[in-house]
Formats: sequence, structure tokens, C-alpha cells
Amino acid sequence: MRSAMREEIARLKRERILEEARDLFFERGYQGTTLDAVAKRLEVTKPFIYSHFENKAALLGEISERGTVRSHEAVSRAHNRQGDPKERIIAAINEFSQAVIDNRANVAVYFREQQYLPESSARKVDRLRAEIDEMLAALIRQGIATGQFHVRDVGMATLAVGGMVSWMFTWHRPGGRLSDEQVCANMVDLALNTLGVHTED
Amino acid sequence: MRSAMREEIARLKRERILEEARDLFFERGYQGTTLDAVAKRLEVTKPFIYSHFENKAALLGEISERGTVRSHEAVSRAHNRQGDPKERIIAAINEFSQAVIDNRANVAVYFREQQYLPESSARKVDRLRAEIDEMLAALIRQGIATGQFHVRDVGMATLAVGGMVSWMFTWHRPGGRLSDEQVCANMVDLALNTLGVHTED
DNA sequence: TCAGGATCATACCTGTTAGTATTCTGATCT
DNA sequence: AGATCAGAATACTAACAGGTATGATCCTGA
Repeated sequence: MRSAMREEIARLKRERILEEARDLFFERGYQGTTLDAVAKRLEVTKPFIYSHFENKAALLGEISERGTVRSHEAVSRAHNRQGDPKERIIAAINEFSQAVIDNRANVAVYFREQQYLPESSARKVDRLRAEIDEMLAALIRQGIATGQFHVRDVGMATLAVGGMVSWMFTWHRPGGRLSDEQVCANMVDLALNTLGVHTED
Repeated sequence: MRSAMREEIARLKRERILEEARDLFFERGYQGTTLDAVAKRLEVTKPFIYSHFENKAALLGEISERGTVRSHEAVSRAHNRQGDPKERIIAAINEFSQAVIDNRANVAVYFREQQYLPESSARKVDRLRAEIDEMLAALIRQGIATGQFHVRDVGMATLAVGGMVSWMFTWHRPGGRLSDEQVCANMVDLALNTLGVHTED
């Protein structure tokens, strides 16, 4: 019971450290952020951080992994569910978009700071991204097979659709002109267009 | 005549410095690259670089500005030419895509290292990017007016199309599966799809 | 051959920051 | 009350890297 509680407290501390590190990396960049600055925001000291993380790169690794994991989960759910390719790609784009919005800082930090990722994180994130691409490509191939989608090159269509969704981290602002739901709905429409889905409107 | 030649030599030296800096920033990141490393690649020393550039950030500024200027020129040319909106957007996407491919390292460095840009470069690049977006949005609006394009939200369509093209810097590799021309042609097709252009195929 | 200036290298300084050795504190248990 | 120990702070080190003062070199023109 005791140690279970300590575990939970330790987890909480790790979470708080990661939150502040993520925000600071996002605002000032990885190398532009000192661990003292992170500690100051948390009103603790540097050794406190080192008692919870191996080193600075471990923070970056964890932050980057999380952003990618969320996107992977989103696409994965849609990929594995019932329905025809169109229904499933709609779910995939919708959830993927929401994941990018929800984890904007993680995603941005990852894309900007890839070079500084520790080897193990880099491998893990690479694998997740490859799987996301594979799932999207598989969905697109199925849609072509059913005659619902019309694209010349599956690989490029995958990159285009993945790109327009991922790109949201560069322009999305909370409290923007459109609600998150509207943004996601628009992304779905645009992605369906991109995949050559014939709509009657 | 003398000084004209010296001018040219100085320009050449600046170019060489910028090339190596761009490549190193691209490979190792801005803060991950020391000026000594740049100097070593050029087989010169650090003061040589300082005799041609104010400081390290000036290198980053110049590199970033160039990447954006090329994209701006590409879209600008297409925007100002004759033709209906469809023809002009085809030219815009084609040239924009080629510009991103040709300046992949510049574009990548800019997007990753935005935070470290000197104020004046940041302003200039922001303005160029805003103008690119405005030109694309204007083209899309015209296409809607002529009934050639069909999108719900011009702003989001602009971001989606701009995003899928810009995103190329993350995945394009010279000597990939498709030729540059094929890649650009595919991007044009995908962008037209995204904008709801009805094609008969 | 020599004067003079432009160009570049050597050698240095200094601030910064990741990472750590040591000390302190305060809660818990006997 | 006193011993023990986990957890956290103080204070430090070491190394790196941006930037510069100074001196060497080389080209140009007479």
C-alpha cells in the first residue's frame, strides 16, 4: 500500500516534469531550454529532475513518443474497426486530426527536435510512424479496390493525406476561428476529396 | 574592375559558407552545429566566417529567407500569369512543389529552427509566408467563383494544400521511387482533388 | 624590392549549462 | 527521544562553444 502510493506520487511528479518540459521545449526549443528553467517553472531544482529522468534527452524522448503514440492509437482504432473503407478513413482522419490538435506541442517538439532523440526513442517513433503510414495506405488500397477512392499513386496519396493532417501542428491555435470539431470535419472532407471520393453536393 | 572582382569573390565565399552551414544545420540541427564545424568543413577558421557574417544567427536567417523566397517566387509567378483559376493553380502547385524539392534543406532548417531566427529575418519570412497563403487563397476563391473548385472553407483548403506541398520536405529524397517531375505531377493531381475539381477519368 | 592594406589564422576569453558530489531535512519506526 | 533513510537542495565541476584581440601572411602597386 505504501509503495503503491509512492509509485503513484512518483508518476505524478514525472508527469508534471514532462508537462513543463514539453511547454518550454515547444516555446523555446530543446537546446534553447535549460533544465534549470524547467526546474524553476516547477519551483524545484535540477537534481529533482535528474532523480526522475536519466538526462535531458530522456525528457525529449518521452515527449516525442507520446505525441506519436496518440496518433498511432487514433489511426489504429479506425483501421481495426468495422465498416467499408470510406467509413473507416473518415474515422481515421477525424481521430488523427483530433490527436494532432490535442497533442500539438508534443508533435511539434518531435518534428523539430528529431535529431536530438536518443537512439531507442528514435527507433520506437520511427516504427510507429511507419505503421501509421502503412495503416493509412492499406485503407486507401482497400478504398481503391471497392471503387470508392480514385488516386493514381497510393504512396503519394498517403503522404499527402498524412501531411495535411500532421501539418495542423504548424497552424492550429486553440480558440481559433473554427471549433476543433469543425476543423476535424473539414479535414475529413478535404481528405476525402484528396482521395477522389465522389460526393454529390 | 578590381573592386567588382573582389565583390564577386566575397559573394562566392558567402555562398560557400551558406552551403555548408545549411547542410550541417540540416543534418545536425542549428544548435547542434558549431561554427568550428562549419569552418572545418570549409577548411577555414571561425574568424573567416565572422568576416563574412555578423554572427551565427545571421547564417540561419539567410538560409531560412532563401528557402521561403523561392517558394514565394514560384507561387507568385503562377498567381500573376494568364489563364483561368484551374490552369493557374496547376502551375502554382507544380512550381511550388519543385521549389520545395529544390530547397529541401533550406525549408527544413527554417521550419525546425524558427525560434532562433533573428527578429528581422523572422519578420521577413512571416510576411513572405503570409503572402504565399494569400495568393493561394485568392486563386482558390477565384476557382470557386468560376465553379471549377468545390470546397467548404477556403481557409482550411489553403492550409491543406499548402501543407501537403510543404510537407514534402519531410519525406522527399533525391533519387526516390519517382522522378521529381512525377512527384510534382502527382502533387498537382492530389491538390486538384483536394480542391474538388471534377475530373473525368 | 619594399610599403601598405586587406584578409585570414592563432590563441584566448567568458558565459553558459549538463551533470554530480555532498549536505541537509524531515518523516517514520523503535 | 533518538536512529534511520528517502528525497530533495546547495554548491560545484568540467567542458563546450560563441565571439574577439592580436598577430601573421600575402597580394597589389610603385
